[in-house]
Amino acid sequence: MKGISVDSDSESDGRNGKPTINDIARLSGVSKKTVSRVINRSPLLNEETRRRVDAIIRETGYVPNPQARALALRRNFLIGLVHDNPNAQMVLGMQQGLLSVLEGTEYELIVRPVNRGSNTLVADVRAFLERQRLHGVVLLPPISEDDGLANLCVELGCRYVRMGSAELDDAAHMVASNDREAVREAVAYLVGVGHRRIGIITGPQGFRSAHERQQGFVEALAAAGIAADPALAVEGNYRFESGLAAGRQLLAQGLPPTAIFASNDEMAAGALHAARSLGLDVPADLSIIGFDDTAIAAHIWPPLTTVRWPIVEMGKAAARKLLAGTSDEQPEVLGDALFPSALIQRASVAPPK
Amino acid sequence: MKGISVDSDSESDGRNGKPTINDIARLSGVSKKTVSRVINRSPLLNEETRRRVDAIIRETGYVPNPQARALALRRNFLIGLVHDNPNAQMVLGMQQGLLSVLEGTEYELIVRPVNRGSNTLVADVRAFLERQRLHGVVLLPPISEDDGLANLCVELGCRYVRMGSAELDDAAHMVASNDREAVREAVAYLVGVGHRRIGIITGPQGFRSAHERQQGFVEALAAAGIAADPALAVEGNYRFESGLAAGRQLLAQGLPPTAIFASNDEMAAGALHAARSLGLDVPADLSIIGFDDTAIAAHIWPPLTTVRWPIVEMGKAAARKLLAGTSDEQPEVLGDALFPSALIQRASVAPPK
DNA sequence: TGCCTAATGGAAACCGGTGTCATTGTCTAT
DNA sequence: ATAGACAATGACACCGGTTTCCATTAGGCA
Repeated sequence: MKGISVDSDSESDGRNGKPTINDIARLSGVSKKTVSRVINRSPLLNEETRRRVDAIIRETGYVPNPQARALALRRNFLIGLVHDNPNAQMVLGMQQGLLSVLEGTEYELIVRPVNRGSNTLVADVRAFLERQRLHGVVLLPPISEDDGLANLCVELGCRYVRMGSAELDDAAHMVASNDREAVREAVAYLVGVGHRRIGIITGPQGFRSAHERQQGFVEALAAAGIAADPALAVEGNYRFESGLAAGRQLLAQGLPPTAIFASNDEMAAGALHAARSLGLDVPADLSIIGFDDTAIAAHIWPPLTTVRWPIVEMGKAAARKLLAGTSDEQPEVLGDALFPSALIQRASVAPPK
Repeated sequence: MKGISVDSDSESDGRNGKPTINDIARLSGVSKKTVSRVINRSPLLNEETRRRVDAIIRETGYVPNPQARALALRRNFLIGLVHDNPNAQMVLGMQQGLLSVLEGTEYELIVRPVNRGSNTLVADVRAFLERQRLHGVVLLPPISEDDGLANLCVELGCRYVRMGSAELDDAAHMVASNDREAVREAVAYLVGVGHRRIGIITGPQGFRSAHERQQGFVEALAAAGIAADPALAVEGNYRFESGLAAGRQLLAQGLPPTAIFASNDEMAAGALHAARSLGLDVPADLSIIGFDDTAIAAHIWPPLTTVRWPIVEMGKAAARKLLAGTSDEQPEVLGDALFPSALIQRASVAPPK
């Protein structure tokens, strides 16, 4: 009757594509701006108008075009996972946690690997963030320990969460675990079972998680009155092969350890291989404790006693922090920044012979 | 001097933000459209103009805004990974392959888990694709076997690649492996070593990969003149626990198999656990062959003889297919659609006692 | 009843690109 | 010399939202 619409718009969309904000405006007899207000839950809006427009939106199945919103708002509805992580299980667990929270929201997950070795790291991430205009990013260790990246996020106005085993200097932007304490507990358990010569396979220099775990180890020995033996500490790089090599090195000594703490499960599996290839039985001849409680810990034989790192839960927490205040719920939870690691006893520890 | 620019634009950007196409146009004295032509490598463009604009672009560090391009082109520079996959290693390996090709391009990876059980699967994916306007998607098994999703991609004009162990009915949209043949080889190897009672832990009903692998198993037995024993085939779901249960079931029989083929490594690890918990030695008392050659295969003890599924390479191929024709290179490679799986001999197979 | 202020809705500009079509300039054929 | 073909470029609308600014309406108060 108005004269604009040509002919067929009996149901919802005139031609072929999805309805746009203009269609909704026309169908409900209001302006684009009003529809926009409905979409963005503007408070200054007549309640009845809102209901009417909402009805049309539901009826037509209208969904705002994310690209157009991104352009106008200069902000994308994307959460980035930025990582250079040697631990596949960790990346995957984090994704799982993030996605479980993002599911059902308008946010999507975008995965971005980087090279921490590269001296263009910050520049690379900057280019990525500037181009994609992310809503927020999750920084996985070890790059989460890079203050330059955090500052970059602040500068660009991009929300961020740093994952780590570090001190909680900034609970709003940090999801962390108490690795040190958990390792103390694990090593105390070994001591309690009777071990005195305990070796450690550390993570690589420069990783805070590596440092924290090693500190827990050192503190536990000190608490038990056991002198630290430098020959019983070997550095690994969180990969299986490094655990294998470190295990061989530790066990080849004149007075080998009766137990080994490996700073992650993958290296623990490597140490187990080393023991096996030397004809040693685990746990009879050698006890092993890992860290992370990734899938491999339960899947190898014997099932590995390890420290559970609640990565999936931490991923959920990270996602909640990034989404805080965006939706109806999500009341700016600053809590749950520290997640407790805990010892999982399985079958790779026994008293020394 | 012209009168428009207010004061300071000595270097590149007048105010604070990154330069836009308008800045480039102004600085190089051409129209937006011409800059756009330079960006998109339009052939009808004077070579000298191109060089001049290119120089300005390089000088200012201009990068086109992806959101604006996405809006105008109705197409995002994103590659989606859509999956509901029980196998973490597979998802991760695929990501690794995809990202290694995407790195350095303007494309980003967006990860999207779905529920294949849900009867809104196609609708969910449709909503996702329509909203995000992806450049292309990779469908991982088992949902890659859903023709509805492939048709959806065609309908929406979204490039797609289906991963699978299926027949190559459409080489342009398929990256596959010859699972059946590889399993035949693996089982023939067991037979060659002397095994006659060979069990199989299959994948779940309805997975084509499960079917293919089982067929290879059946064919190999037939070729060796061994009658198939229904009691020696147990269905699993590709997860560790199902392998454990299936292994127990197989080994609890009056006349247990001397060798087991598991349709993936995780279930093979489960079967290995089952054997161990019964006091059996692998490979002395029981030989086991897995499938996938994921990290766990090399990390468990004994190192698992398995069929290598070149998932990372397949991921690269998928990415290349999706990017074909977009850049300078990528000359529409339709080849490398079939990737050979191959037997990796490690230490979990020995002659029967 | 008339006036002032607050609440609401609309027109137009804008975000930063791309598409269509027109215009300009150059070269060749008649 | 002039028309036609073609190459190179620009003007302008458009993608689908949001924001700014202004006009209109409604309600409160004298």
